[in-house]
Parts: sequence; structure tokens; C-alpha cells
Amino acid sequence: MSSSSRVPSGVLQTADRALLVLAAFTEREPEHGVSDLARRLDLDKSQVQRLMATLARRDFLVADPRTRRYRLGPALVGLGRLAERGDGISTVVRPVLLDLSEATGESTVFNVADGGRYRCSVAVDQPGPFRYTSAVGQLFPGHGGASGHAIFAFYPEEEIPALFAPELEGATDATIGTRAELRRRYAEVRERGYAVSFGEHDARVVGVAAPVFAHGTVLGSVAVVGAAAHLRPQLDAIAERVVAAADALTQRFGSPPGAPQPD
Amino acid sequence: MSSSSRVPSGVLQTADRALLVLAAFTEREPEHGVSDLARRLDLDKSQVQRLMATLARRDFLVADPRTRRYRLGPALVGLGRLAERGDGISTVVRPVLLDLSEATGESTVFNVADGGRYRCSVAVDQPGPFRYTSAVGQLFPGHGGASGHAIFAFYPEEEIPALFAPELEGATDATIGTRAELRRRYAEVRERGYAVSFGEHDARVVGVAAPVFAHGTVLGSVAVVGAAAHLRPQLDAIAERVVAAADALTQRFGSPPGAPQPD
DNA sequence: GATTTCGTTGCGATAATCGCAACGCCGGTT
DNA sequence: AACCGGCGTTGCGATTATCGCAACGAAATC
Repeated sequence: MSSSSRVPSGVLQTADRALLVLAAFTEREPEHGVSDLARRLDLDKSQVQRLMATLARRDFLVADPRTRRYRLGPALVGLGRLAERGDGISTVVRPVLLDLSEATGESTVFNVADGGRYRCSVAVDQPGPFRYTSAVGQLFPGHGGASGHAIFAFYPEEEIPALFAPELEGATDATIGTRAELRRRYAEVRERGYAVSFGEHDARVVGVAAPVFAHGTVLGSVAVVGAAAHLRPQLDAIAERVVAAADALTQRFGSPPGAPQPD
Repeated sequence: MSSSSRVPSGVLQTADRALLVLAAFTEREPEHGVSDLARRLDLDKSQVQRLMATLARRDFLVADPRTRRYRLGPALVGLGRLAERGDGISTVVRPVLLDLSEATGESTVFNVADGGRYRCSVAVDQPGPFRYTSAVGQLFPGHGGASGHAIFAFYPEEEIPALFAPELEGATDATIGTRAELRRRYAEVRERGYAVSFGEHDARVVGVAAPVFAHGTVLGSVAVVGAAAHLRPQLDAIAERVVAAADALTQRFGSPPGAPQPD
């Protein structure tokens, strides 16, 4: 063993290390060499080489023959989509939403980015004066709503126009505001860490949303949606809870670089 | 079994089996119990249980506490998206497209489903009379084009209306034809196994596309796009090649149910 | 052209894994 | 109710796959 890596008994070390190798790939570092990763994971070169070869054989990784470095492979694409579609996610997300819903007394949603739009993935409805019931699976245009802002504010700025292009044709400026205004709102959201929408659809409905990241990119957002009268007075406290919930999910969807999973 | 499973030296058995466990999940069978999988993979219950526990600890699987069965977990979502974004995929796809492009003398594209649309993922341009140059990253409405038909013809029929809803509002019937006609075309595509579009965008451009599957769902499609004068005379031969290329990619993105990966 | 760094492979000691068996538990059946 | 079958889980010893070291050739760097 290296040092403190006591595996909690019943965990297969070799398989676990293979998962650590996969988790090492992020948006900022999408490719790794063998020695590279060996140092980072504090494992022997030979071990990492064999792990990566094993992963590559099943197309979980692919080796760029030119650079001899590895990238995430096609096998993960299909699995990722299947994971997204199935309700394994809701098993993880729902408890978090339930907590948030209970703490705030309002409905909560988990939305995931989908092209330039976002899709309602998991929803917890809180019976209240304005029953805002979200339809799981429904697609929303990305440029609107607190959820949309919380997601796309963290996209690379140059990708935004292409993503929104299909929606923006034919949309009036009144619907989405000018590009410049959208960019300004995104800057605000990035600074605060969460987005607030005051009744873009319905004046009495307020949304508060925070981004969920995975491996360095925005994956989706957690939102509280409820009556303006309820939410406005305690906006700061609620925003804090929303951000906390989103951060908790970020941990589950892919640990941020440098923070190993707890034992 | 232990007799014939000679691992090709340099492959870590335990890690490899963990990948086999992941690959066992499909659209048709999105959840598995321990004994269930143990039988299917011909491994001991205890071994599979430890594998799944290891995967679950890193959130690659999640256990439904009620049923005690496992589903694909959130960690795969982030990885899948990252794999889709990075160009590890093109490392695998490009050689296939190059072959197809060389064999047909036309441009080839690999498109992936994205919401109700599809996005150009990898493109190989063949210089010709009509240089049809595809922009990687570009989004197209799902109801059009051979690529779109090859993809969405294999979607569950009940999902189609919701997926296309945002595009269909404001679109004229002339653009997409009636719903009934679309459904009829999809039936054709499913029967043949590939889709042909005769100049929907440009009368001189013909597209031939076949679906790529992963774990039981359509992931995207491979298409040949070229001058009608070239393609029409040899449509059958080209379609056969397109289907072969798509099937080859299906193998790499996730082996279809029942067909284990070769050693 | 020298030198470092890389990815890969061989091999023996070692520790992790494997398979068996037993356990407690739940759900359906008798 | 008692029974039974199947489930997921755990302990444990023999075995075997794994690990770390060292060496190798090739490629990149200076």
C-alpha cells in the first residue's frame, strides 16, 4: 500500500483504481499520459499503464496514436446517456431535493442541460398556494428562467450564440432581452453563484437556481420555484440552501479536481 | 468462466470485470440485482457483489434501497458528456468515416442526437463538385435530413412529439410534412435499416444515413452526403457500406445486448 | 548528438482476489 | 403461521492476480 489508502473492506482495489483513473479526466485536462496520471494518483507507472490499457480495450479510453496519450472513449458516451435516461439519477437527486423542498417549503427541480436547452430531470412538488408542477422530461429554451441562467452562465461565452441560434430566430427582443443584457446577467450569476428570476413566466412565481458541475463543466442546475410572496423576504437564506444542494450534487456527479471521494 | 477467459496479458482482470458489469446495463435492462448479473456474467455472486459495491461507492452505480437492485449512477453522466465533448470520439470515428469516404468518394458525417435535434460530431470532407462542408458542432432540427431520420426513426414513438415540439411550432407543414407522413417515413427507415433524403435542402444533394446504437438506444447516425448524380446510380451499394460503418461504430460505443466484447 | 522522459514489459514477492460456504433477511407459497 | 426459496452480504483460506521494482527501446528535448 502507499500510505493511508485503507480500503473499507469489501471494495476491490484494482477496480476502484480504474474508476479513479476515469475520474481524473476533466474539461480542463481532457487527456493524460501514463506517467502523468501515475504521479497524480501516486501509483506506479506500470500499474497505471495496465489500468489504462484495460480501460482502452473496452473503449472506455482511447489512445491517440500520435501523442500516446489517452482520452475518454466512446463506451462512456452510451453509458452516460443511459444513466441520464434511467432513474438511477433520481435515486441520488431526489433525497437532496426533498431536503431542500422541506427546508424552503417550496417545489424544487433538477434540470440538465440538453443542447442549448434544459430538460426537467427530477422534480419534487410541494403543495402550496401556487402549485407549480413541473413535467419531468419537458424541454425549456436555455435563455430563460433561473435554471437556464444558472446553467448557461457557466458555459464558455463563445458557445452561447451557436447554442441559442435555433431558438433566437423568430424570438422577439422582448422575450429574451438583448444579447448584451443576457451577457450582463450571466456575469452577475457567475459572481453570485446563483440565479434569480422574478416571474419571467408568471409575475407571482420566483425561481432561485444554482449550477451543478461535473468534471469541470456545468451539467445542470438545482432550483427552488415558488410564490414570490413567500420567497422574496428570505431570498438570501434560500439562495444559500440552493447553492449548498447544488454543491452536494456536484460531489456526486463527479468530484471536482483535487478532491478525492471520501471513504 | 475461468477456463477459456485467458486475459491477453497486461489486462487487469478485476478492473476488466468492473467494466463488464457496467456494460451489462442497457435500455431494455436498466437495472440488475447481484445474483442476476452473476449468472449472466458467469461469475460468483460474491465477486459481483463486491464489484457492484465498488462501483456504487464511486457513484458509477446506485442502489435502489427499496429493491436492492442497481442502476447506472450519476458519475457516468458527467463522464459521458465529457467524452462526447472531447475529441476522444473522433479518434475512433474518423478512421471509420475515412474508410467510408474513400470507398464512396463522398463526404461523410457522424451526427449525435441532442435533445430533439442532432449535432454534427465528426465530419470528413471529400473534395468534389459540390463541396458539402459540415460544421462540427452545428445543430440541426431532428425532423429533417437523412441523418435525422436515421436517428429518430428508432426513438420510441411516444417521445417524438415532445422532442420536436419546440421546432414544430411555427414550422409550416411544407417543411416537415404531416405527422402521419413522418411516421410513415420512419417505418420505412426502420424496415430498411437506413434513411435516404433526396435534396431536402438542395435538390442536387443526396444523403444516406444509418443509425448507431449504444446499449439499446440510438446514439447517432453515420451519413454519406454528396452529389445526387454520383450517388443515385449506386444507392444500394452505398447504403450497404453506410450500414456496415454504422454497425462497426455500434460495436465501439457499446456492444449490443448479447454480444460480448471480443478479447 | 546527448540526455531525459516516455510507454511498455518481465519477473518474483506479496497482498489482494476468488470461490466456497454460511448467514440473516425478505417475500411468496403451502 | 410456518415454510421455503431466493436474495444480498460477509468470513475465511488457498490461490492467483497484482504490485512495485528494474530494465528496455523509442521518442522527444535540449
